[in-house]
Amino acid sequence: MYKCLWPNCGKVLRSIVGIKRHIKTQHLGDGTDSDQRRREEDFYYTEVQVKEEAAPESATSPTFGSSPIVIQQALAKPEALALDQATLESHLPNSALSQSAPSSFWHIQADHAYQALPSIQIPVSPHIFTSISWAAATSTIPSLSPVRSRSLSFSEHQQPTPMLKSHLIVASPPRAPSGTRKVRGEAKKCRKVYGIEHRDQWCTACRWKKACQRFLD
DNA sequence: CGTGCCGGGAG
DNA sequence: CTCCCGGCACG
Ligand SMILES: [Zn+2]
Repeated sequence: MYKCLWPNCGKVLRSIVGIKRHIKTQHLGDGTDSDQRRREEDFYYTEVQVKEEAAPESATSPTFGSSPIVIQQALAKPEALALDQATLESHLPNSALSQSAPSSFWHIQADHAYQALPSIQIPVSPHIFTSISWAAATSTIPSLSPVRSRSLSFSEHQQPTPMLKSHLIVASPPRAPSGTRKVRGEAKKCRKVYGIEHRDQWCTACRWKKACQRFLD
């Protein structure tokens, strides 16, 4: 159940698309003048479970152990009002600006917690089975730093049969687009977070199979 | 095979 | 403009 939070409107719909459309058409200008805000009309409605749960503030954090319920809060009235954007550690769980956070208290936001591996892997796609297996020719790389991670090192000598094939090493790898291609940003997007069964809770872009704009990389 | 998303399509 | 899908790259 999603309830509209507009001053004098308390409409309750069941689908966000519904409430979103309601807000856009009924309250927001609907095409006509005014408003060019970012896609976020999500800040004008709130989710409710079964009863009334008005008061768009003081979310509080009751049970620290369980409570798997995820509530989408939203702020109302965007008129000229001094809005502080330094609300990160106050009592409000989510900020009130463009990107709408998932409001999950346990949400991980550790950006760039990795990216510290030199990785001496040569830029070659490992799956090339045209005719000759360019892969498996591991001991031909002039590696500069023999990094020894923690595992993945021994027991890599495949083929119980000893040498039998002659030299069939390709001269140059067919490609090396590693870097000029979106290496796939790692971040759980709306799909994985909410699941396909709750598609109407994804961000607009995700629903349209476009680049997610809520959980950007 | 699931996931993210570009390019293309319909209304 | 909003809405959706085919299909491909990547893991
Ligand atoms: Zn998204």
